[in-house]
Amino acid sequence: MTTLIDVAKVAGVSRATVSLVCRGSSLVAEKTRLKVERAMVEVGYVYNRSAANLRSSLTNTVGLIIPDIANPIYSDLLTGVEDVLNPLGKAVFIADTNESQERQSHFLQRMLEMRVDGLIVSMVAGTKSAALTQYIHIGVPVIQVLRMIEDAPFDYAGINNRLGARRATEHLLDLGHRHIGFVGSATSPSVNQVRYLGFCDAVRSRNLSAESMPVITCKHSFAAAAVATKQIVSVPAPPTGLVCYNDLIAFGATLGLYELGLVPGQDISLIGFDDIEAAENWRPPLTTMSIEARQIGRHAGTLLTNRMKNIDLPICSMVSEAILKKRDTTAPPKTKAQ
Amino acid sequence: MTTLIDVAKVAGVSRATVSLVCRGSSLVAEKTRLKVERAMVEVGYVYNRSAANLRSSLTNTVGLIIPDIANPIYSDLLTGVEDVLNPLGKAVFIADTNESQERQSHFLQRMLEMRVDGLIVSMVAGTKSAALTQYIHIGVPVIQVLRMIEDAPFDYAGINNRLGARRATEHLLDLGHRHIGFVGSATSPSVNQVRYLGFCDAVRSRNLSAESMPVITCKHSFAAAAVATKQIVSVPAPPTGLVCYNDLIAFGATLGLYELGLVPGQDISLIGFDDIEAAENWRPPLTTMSIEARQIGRHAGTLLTNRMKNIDLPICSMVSEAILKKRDTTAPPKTKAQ
DNA sequence: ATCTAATTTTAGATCGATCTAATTGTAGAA
DNA sequence: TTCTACAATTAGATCGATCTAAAATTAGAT
Repeated sequence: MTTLIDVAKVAGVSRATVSLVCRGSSLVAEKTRLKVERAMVEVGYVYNRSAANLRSSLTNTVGLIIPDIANPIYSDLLTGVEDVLNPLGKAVFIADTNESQERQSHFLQRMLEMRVDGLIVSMVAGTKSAALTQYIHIGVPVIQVLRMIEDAPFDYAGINNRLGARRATEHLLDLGHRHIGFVGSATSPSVNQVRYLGFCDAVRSRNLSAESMPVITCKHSFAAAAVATKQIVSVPAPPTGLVCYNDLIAFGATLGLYELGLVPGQDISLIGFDDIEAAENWRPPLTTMSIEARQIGRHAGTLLTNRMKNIDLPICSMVSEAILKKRDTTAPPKTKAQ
Repeated sequence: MTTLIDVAKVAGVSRATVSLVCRGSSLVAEKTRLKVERAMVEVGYVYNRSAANLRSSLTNTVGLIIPDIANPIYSDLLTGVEDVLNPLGKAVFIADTNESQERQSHFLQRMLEMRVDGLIVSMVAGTKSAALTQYIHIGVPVIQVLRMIEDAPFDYAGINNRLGARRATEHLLDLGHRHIGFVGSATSPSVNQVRYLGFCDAVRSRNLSAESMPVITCKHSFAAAAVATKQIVSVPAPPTGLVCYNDLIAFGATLGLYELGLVPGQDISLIGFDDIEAAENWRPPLTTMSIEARQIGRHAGTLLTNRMKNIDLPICSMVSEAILKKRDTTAPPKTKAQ
């Protein structure tokens, strides 16, 4: 495998000049640059990042640690992070922890070993801030995204889950629903709890009793959500609308309703959360609260960029609001007469 | 940041010994190992992979290039690859090309620059074998997975799509269906074409005319599949069963049927392909051809391991068969009498 | 032609590990 | 005691880039 020296020899310049060309420096004269670039092609030169990383203080590498790559919000998030960081020449390395503490600490360690310039993390539920002491100690910037762990002195990009869930519920209330259920998920208990609080906020703001609203929590799968929904709906006085923890749960709920011969948006209203790509393509198109995950990814990228420039900045949070995407699964409740 | 030298000083041994401890060498005595490990903790040592990679011939790093991380079959695939490679101490770096040639060549280059020990790729549709000449030239093992490009002299792990689609269709034929539709997808035209050929194989093997079976190809979304399905079914003599390109298309088809007030598995039979996790959790649970993506990932990992040991092995393909998962969306066709 | 300032190029040290080959220590056999 | 294996440790060179500070070149002004 060829090195800078080989290129330098062929181009008739020094190693240092070739190195400058590699990095696109403006110091080198146009004529020389062309000469060097031709030589690089001629000898089949491949840049050696390990060598570069060893010497220089920056690796132009950023770690992204997320709990479940199969969840579309995280692929959107990734896209947003790349939107900001790729143009700056940073490569984003993804690690999927699968909600496992063990995998998470393994990846945290590995990324430290490869000397990432920064880290964006959505920590596994229950992670202690201590898991990140190495990073703090060494002074590598860490940004939290979507999920937040307690007492961790890091920037944060995410959404206001409580307010979002409140707005979702208010949407149903505004349509005239007075008996509304909440279908929760067990993936991230803390997020689920906060969204439930938002649900209660909305209900109470209309002088209704939150305690009288049916609530059910299920595992994070279509089947579990379908079963839970059938259960919550198969009672003497069923709710006329359901607020779902997220879109995936709402999809499961749809399937449950279909199984009972009910049509979402006609017989029972349904609202999701996240607005993943499939929501719009769902049948009927799903009303949901958009968190604009890609935008949140961009925020995280920006926060990281700022902190990499200046590690001493005061801690900063970018908490955006979920926005209502009114589609076809919500409508006024059926009146008794119908 | 501390180095081997700092650790060596504190432990009272040489740099070389510390290095051996890092790599878990059996050469170093138990007593010394403990002494060194204590010293590592004391000085807060963090291994520097760039330095190691520069000197040693192996980086213990493997690249995985896939077209769409949001597609569950690829996260299953990743899991399978890790099953094999993580125990060997190899880290798997994922890159999502998003079906973009440009992103793909960017990642191929970057992984070359980081000197991966090997590469597992599912190439963007239409990629030429030339995209990989650098790897061939340099002698880095490349394994193809799921998708295959022409004339590329690489090992391959995947499934027999043609036979799988044939078996899917035969399942419907065995149940008594004689008028069966094919709902294709435009994501990967080559795979779609091969699955369609399998469909034809089955139909013809029963002395039916493949040309008389309704075929429709749609974009790869729930909505598109729902629309396509409604279209294919809303004719005077609709098919009694549908073979879908994959599970996602089958999901969309389900939604289309529900919209028409039809129940999958009762009014119309439906079979998918892939057996992603959601298939079993679908309502009704989806009959599908399982490709066991995780197992394919393991195959790819094994092929890579073998080739890393010996680059001169003859080219090897591991083509597995999709297996029928009979669930609730397929049943004998409704007779006219019913 | 000479000097100054700006531009472009370069030599040599350096990053932090691993590798090779040689050295030291230790146990058992003669 | 001396020799032979074998186990454990190490010095010094090395990987291929970047950095620093100095040198060479060029352009512009006098």
